[in-house]
Amino acid sequence: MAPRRRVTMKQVAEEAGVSVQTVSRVINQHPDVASETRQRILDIVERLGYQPSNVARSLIQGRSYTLGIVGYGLQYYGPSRVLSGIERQSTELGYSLLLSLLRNPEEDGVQMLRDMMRHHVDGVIWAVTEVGNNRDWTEDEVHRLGVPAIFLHTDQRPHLPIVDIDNCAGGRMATAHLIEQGSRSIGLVTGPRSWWAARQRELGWRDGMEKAGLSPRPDLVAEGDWSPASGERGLAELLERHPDLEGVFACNDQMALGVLKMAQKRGLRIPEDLAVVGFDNIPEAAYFWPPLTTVHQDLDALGRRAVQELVRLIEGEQERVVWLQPSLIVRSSSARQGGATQNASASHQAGRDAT
Amino acid sequence: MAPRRRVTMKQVAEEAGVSVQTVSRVINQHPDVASETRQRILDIVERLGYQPSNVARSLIQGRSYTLGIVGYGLQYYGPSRVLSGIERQSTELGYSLLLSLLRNPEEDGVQMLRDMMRHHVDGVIWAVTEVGNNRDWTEDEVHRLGVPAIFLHTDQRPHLPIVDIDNCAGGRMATAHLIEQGSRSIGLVTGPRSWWAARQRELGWRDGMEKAGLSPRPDLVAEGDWSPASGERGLAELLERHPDLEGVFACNDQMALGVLKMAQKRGLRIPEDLAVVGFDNIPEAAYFWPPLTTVHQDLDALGRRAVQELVRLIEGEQERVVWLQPSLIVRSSSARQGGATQNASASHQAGRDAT
DNA sequence: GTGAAAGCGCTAACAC
DNA sequence: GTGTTAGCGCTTTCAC
Repeated sequence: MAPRRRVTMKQVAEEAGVSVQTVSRVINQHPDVASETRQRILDIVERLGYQPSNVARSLIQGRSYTLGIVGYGLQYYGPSRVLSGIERQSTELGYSLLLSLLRNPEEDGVQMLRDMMRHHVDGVIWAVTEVGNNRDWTEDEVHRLGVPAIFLHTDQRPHLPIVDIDNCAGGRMATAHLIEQGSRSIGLVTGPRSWWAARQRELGWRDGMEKAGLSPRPDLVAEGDWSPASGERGLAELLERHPDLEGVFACNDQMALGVLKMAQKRGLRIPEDLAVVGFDNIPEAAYFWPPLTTVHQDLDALGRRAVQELVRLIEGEQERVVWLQPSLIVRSSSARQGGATQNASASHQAGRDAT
Repeated sequence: MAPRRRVTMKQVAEEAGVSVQTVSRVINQHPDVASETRQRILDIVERLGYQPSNVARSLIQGRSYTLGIVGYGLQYYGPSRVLSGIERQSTELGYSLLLSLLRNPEEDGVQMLRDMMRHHVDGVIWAVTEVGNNRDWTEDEVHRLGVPAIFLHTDQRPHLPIVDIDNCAGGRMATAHLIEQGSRSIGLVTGPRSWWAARQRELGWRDGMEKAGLSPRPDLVAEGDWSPASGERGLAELLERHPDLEGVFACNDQMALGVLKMAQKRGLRIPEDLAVVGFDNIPEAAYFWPPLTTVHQDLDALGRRAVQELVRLIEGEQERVVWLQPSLIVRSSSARQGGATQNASASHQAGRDAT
């Protein structure tokens, strides 16, 4: 690990007996270089292990080919997948990634944003879920940046470029499916209401209920915190108010897991007595007991799309809003008709009147 | 999103009627500035929204205060946690993060490493698990970098600075615990043998068995691929060869989940007929059915420690190797004596002779 | 085809 | 306390 100084273009030039400029031309694939000279320089570059300095280049070009990502919640499944997608697409498009993470979604990210500007990032992806009013200062600050930004997981606002999953549509799918499977009394275990995504999924459930002529009564809703424990509590609450509950839509798979556990404790058969649908389609969901029906969102695609849109903005295109559609994965936790998957057992064709 | 040019130090200087140097002194907290001048400059900095350029600074100082992270497998729980820890510690120590991800652990990362060098990173954390012989070229290339590097998840080699969890010790803990709970015929569902961590955990199982006078026979081992599906297959295999199997150590929680599922299919009671231990302590593990006993590794600490060690190297200290100790979390999937947790049921004090 | 000069935004080293 | 000079590694512009 010798503190070897960086090999510079100047050194390459001297070694080759040409000017720095000629080396630069070779490195940047300019055509106007004698192929003999070019080859000689390339050899020397190879031999010396020369790497062009992105730093010097950024300084002069005013472009760093670096994207700033501000994220949150890598410990969760979703954000990690999104980040993977972002990284992949960035690499493919020739951008590097500068990563900052918030400890909690309401943390002040101004310092991080400034830090990104110090690094001359060409654009920013704000991959922090909208919760509470964390979006207000963010927007201000981001607009002040002077570089384009894309927002994930957030509500629409004028001139705000957004890429997101259509959570509301996902909630509708889940609810419609439960109704199709014969449930009429359908409870909701929401995520924290301060989260925008949670509110959207709840909205979907409402829509779905009303569309079927059912009433989305508030006492059919229990608020969780995304954790399995809160799913357990949620179902317990709902059963207290509605012992005849026939279906539950849990707003993420972890809470659905808690719901399954509580159902088991209470001796409820799933899906015969209670049909359960989750949201996210985490890899473990297929291995829950019973395997969990859930709403699948392509988070990798979300990340990739975010980068594509950001690069569009960097290149001067007009901002726009992009919604990606989720899809329903039917497994045994809800499939009363059988057929859908492995352990589905056809029984108890539910048909009581609504709550 | 006006293409506003960057505010420069020169502009601030002109506005304040001082030289660039004086502004630089204020920004860098040098003492030799009249407090009146300082205040005037700070006001202007604030008003203009000036941000010092890290890029220009890197160029001249030869330090970028940026760390390069090459990672893999963000879709898994472990790597995400490690990355969180890395990010946090970096921020606390004043470093930014440049992130690159490999698509698979054997992918050629040379290009990424070069890209990091172009960005003048001060050091590199290679957070890719050692699998196959991916370590050979990596080491070569990294040593050629000219900046320090820390390796995670890898076997010892001379002069290689490593930070890792002691997987072997974890395997020993799991095995010793199963033996304590009365199992003597203990199967192993390993991860892919090409992974270094998998081999270490297997080694731990071997040690544990031998220490108890039991034979770690090869037919007690089934090789999985970290997925729940492979855990199912693994247990099926083992039961075919050893219908009297009393315990299983699965080398990650996902495979343990598959083991639990297969046990259920076969009508085996857990832990009475079969005690199961996993590895990782993913958040869901406590909600498996039954709750899973598992080996806990503090991955956040691993990430933080990696950064600390890297910064040590950057500052010219001597390289060293750091092992972090895992710990055992006892839950119902193995606790035959009861007491350990909630659903533990005391029954069937196993005591047959070894396989 | 190739080279020389200027300068991106900043800090180090010195002068005053 | 403050200013001047030089230069980090590179690209841009223009000259030859």
